[in-house]
Amino acid sequence: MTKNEILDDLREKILSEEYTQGDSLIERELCEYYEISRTPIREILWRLVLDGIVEQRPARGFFVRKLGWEQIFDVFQTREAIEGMAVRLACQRRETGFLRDLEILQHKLESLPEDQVAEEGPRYGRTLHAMFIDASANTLLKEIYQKVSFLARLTSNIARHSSSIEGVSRNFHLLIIQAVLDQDADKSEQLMREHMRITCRDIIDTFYPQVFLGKAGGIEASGKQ
Amino acid sequence: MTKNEILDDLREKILSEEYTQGDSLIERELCEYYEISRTPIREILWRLVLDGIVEQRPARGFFVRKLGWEQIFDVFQTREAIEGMAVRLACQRRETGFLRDLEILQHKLESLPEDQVAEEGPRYGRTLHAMFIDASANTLLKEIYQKVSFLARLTSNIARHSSSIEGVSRNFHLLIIQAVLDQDADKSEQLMREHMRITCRDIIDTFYPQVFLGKAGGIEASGKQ
DNA sequence: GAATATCATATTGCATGCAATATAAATAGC
DNA sequence: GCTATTTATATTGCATGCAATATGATATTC
Repeated sequence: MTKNEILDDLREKILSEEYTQGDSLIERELCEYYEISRTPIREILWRLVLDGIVEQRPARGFFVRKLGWEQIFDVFQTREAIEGMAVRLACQRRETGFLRDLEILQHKLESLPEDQVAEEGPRYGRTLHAMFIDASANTLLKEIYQKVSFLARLTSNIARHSSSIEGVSRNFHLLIIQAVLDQDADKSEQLMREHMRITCRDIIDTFYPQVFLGKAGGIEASGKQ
Repeated sequence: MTKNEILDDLREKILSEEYTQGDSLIERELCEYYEISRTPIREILWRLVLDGIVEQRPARGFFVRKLGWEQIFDVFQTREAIEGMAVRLACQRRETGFLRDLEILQHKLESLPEDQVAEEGPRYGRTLHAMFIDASANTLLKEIYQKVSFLARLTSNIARHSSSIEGVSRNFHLLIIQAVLDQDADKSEQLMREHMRITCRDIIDTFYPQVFLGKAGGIEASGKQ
C-alpha cells in the first residue's frame, strides 16, 4: 500500500465508523497494521486532522473526532453559509460544459422513479453540491467545503436512505438547478439555504425526535443555547 | 523557546511577510535557527498548514502560501458567507456579558475621533468580528474563521491604515452592532455582507486600481473568470 | 550554440532508539 | 473499604542516520 492509499483507507474507515468517534489512534498499532514506521503514519494523521475528522492533543496523540448530535446544527449552519454563497457564485457561470452537466443531472433527477429516490438520491445530491462548489470558482470556499463535507458525513451517516428526507431533497435540488439555469442568484441562494435548514430539521426530527420536547421554541429550546 | 512559542513566532513572521509568499521553508534551516530537530519542526509546519498559511507538497517540502490579488475576492466572498451567518446567529444571544461588551465597543467607536479611525479602527474591527464569531456559538464556524482570518491578513496587510476605508468600515460596524442589539437577524446579516462587499471593492480600487479596466463588468470583467 | 544527458548536491522521506510524559495498576495509609 | 501515593507500563516527543528524490550544474552530443 502506498502512503496515499493508506490515507484513503484510514479516512474511509473513520468515515464509515469502523473506528468509533473519540477513539484514540495509536501510532504503533497503525504502524504494525499498515507495515510502515511512525514517521509516515504521523504525516498521514496530520492530513486527516486537515480533513477535520481527526484531532491531535499534545502529549496525548491523535483521536477520531467526536461529534455529538448538537453538532449537526453547526454543520448545517455552516453548509447553509458556504453552499448558499457557492450556488450564488455558480449562477455567474455560463460555460457550456457546466450547463450541460447541470441539465443532465436535472433530467436524471426528474426521471428517477419514486422507489429509487432513497437509494440514488444521495449520490446525485453529493455530485450536485460538489458541482456548485466547483462552479463557484473560489478555491478557499472549495477548500473549506472539503472539510465540511467530511464532517457532514460523520454527523449524519444514518440520515442517508430515509426516503421521505431524500424525496424533499430531490425537489429542492430540482428547484435550485432551475434557478441556476435561470441565473437567478438570489433565488438559488435562498433555496439552497432553505434546503439546508429543512434537511437539518428533518434529520433531527427523524433521528433525534426527543430534542424538540415541546415544539415551542424550536432549535432555541433544544439544548443548543 | 518552547514549541508553542516557536509556532507563534514562525506564524507571526509569515503573517508579517518576513518570509515572502511562495518561499520554501527548509527544515534544516529552521532547525538550526530554533535549535530543535526536524521532527518537532515538521509538527509545527503541519500546524501552520492547518492555519492555512503554509502548504505542503509531497517530496518538495513546505512553502509559504502564495496568494495573488485575485484571491482577495475569494477571501472576502468566504468572509461574507461565514461572517454573515455568524452575525445572524449572534442576534439570538441575550447574555448580559455579550450585550455589555457590544455596547462598550459601540461607545468606543462612536467617540473615536476622526483622526484616530485609521489607527484604532482595525483593532476594534478585529475584536468585533471575533465577538460575532464567538457569539455564533458554532464551533465549526469558529474553526473555519480562524483560518480565513489568517488568510485575510495575508492578502491585505497593506489595506490597513487607509483612513477612508476604515471610516466606511466604522460606520458599518456601528450599524451592525445596532442591528444585533435590536435582534434584527436579517438586517445584521445583510449589513455584514454589504460591509464585506464594499470593503473588498474599496481595497481593490485603492491598491489594485488597474483591475477595473473599463468599469463595464465589475468583478466579472476583471480576470477572475 | 542549443538541447540533452549525466552527475553532484541539497532536501525531504523513512526508520528507529532513547527520553519524557501520561495512564493504569498496585500498594500503602487512614 | 476508600483515598492517596507510588510504581510500572504504554504512548507520544525528540533526535538522528540513512535512503530516495528533486534540483541545479556540468559535460556531451548534435
